[in-house]
Amino acid sequence: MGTIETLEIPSEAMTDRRIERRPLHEEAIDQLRDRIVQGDLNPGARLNERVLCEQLGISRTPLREAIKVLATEGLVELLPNRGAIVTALKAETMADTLAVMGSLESLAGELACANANERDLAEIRALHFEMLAHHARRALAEYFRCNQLIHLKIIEASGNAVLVNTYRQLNANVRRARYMANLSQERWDSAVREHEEILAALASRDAPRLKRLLAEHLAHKAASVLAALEENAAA
Amino acid sequence: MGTIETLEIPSEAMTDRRIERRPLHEEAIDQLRDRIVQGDLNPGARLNERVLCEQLGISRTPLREAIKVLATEGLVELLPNRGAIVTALKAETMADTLAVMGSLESLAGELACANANERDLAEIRALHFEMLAHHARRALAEYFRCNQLIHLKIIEASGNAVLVNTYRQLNANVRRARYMANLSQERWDSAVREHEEILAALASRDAPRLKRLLAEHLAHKAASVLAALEENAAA
DNA sequence: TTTTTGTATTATGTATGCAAAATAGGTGCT
DNA sequence: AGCACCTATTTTGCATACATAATACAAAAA
Repeated sequence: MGTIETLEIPSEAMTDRRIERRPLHEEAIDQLRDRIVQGDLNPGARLNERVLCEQLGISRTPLREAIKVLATEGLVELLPNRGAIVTALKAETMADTLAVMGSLESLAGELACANANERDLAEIRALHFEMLAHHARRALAEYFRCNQLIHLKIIEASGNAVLVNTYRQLNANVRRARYMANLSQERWDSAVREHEEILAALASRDAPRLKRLLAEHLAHKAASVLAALEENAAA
Repeated sequence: MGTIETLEIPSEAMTDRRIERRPLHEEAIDQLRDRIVQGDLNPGARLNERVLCEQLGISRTPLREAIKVLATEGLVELLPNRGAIVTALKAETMADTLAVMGSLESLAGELACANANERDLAEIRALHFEMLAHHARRALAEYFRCNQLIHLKIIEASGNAVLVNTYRQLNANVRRARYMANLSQERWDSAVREHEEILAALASRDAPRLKRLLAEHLAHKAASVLAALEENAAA
């Protein structure tokens, strides 16, 4: 019977068809992270275990594991014996985060100029054109999505996996602010122009120029995010 | 009665006397992290839940929460349905980590020159002298401890909390390698000299010089750590 | 009315129980 | 001996149960 099965399902197919249930705590992490980043769960909101268990259809054990992980990511805050709340979006923390990300982008730019292959460049270029399309249509959400992917792709092109992870984690906290930032038309247009230049610098492997452009681009983004945050805090 | 209590126990004293039990999962995180960093748990070692529960005197629930957190910190790797193992110390990952830390130290140096107050400087200076004492006595373990504290203090002097957290997390993975690195006498001596210069640059708020010195210092450290790692991998 | 205090309720922290997957060990076969 | 196959044991993943701390609320006192 074993041989028959082997004949029917070759081992290569087996590995392909291998069903891997994702652990429930990982699923919970992703779902909750998304809900926090997208502002579905607002800063200060309590994470009631009973309610979240019902919503996610899981028990408290994997949910609590997920909450602990999100706490180390800085997305939620643990209050001993009082559960967890979504961390506040403080301007100071945001500024600190953006400063660190700037440093990481600078390193990534340098490494990407040295290590990016043609495939990476082609993909970034493709995403850039996609982004231009969304910009032309004034499709903000899709534009943001592409924008994020481009930045992440540049980081990935560095070839430094630790850099990618670190950036990703910090970025989650910044993305939370974007839903309240209302991009002015001028800022949007100049952001797109900046991306053109960034792409050109990367394509020509001009590391110093790329570093400068990324730093400037981030500085503009920081200004916009922080302004939105202040404005939101006032209201 | 309220007034009497207020007279007897001023609110400031209240906050001081407040008892707070530490959650078991946090205790477990710290204990396990220490054991991994100190090489008590070697790369590849399995984390058997039953055994660890007995050793830590806790049940599986907080232990599993701790393991999930350590996984996001990159200290352990989760194998679905097969538990967790201590992550391997790969030279590539170590190099990547050190590159990112270099970038962070550079930023920290810049910020520290701008933001460090006299208290910070005094503390760093004190730690430096402590370190010199350990160096004079050839007390390697104590030297390393001071050394770590100095670097952390410089990062903290940046005033950027996110930077501190990020650095701390990455540093845990590097510290794992130090127990196998056998510092040569010359390298040790020059490391101390480098620290002298670093301290001087910070005291004189010479940001460009501090950045350069930190970068060079880290490069030397990276070379030493990576060499030890290769050597260890061969054996 | 306001504050206080005791109690009921709820939520969290931790331990334990149960089912499924993985591993170990043994048996028969080539 | 080496290998497939089956079974027993262990281990993990998840759910649930229990204990304790926090909160809500109502009654009593100031």
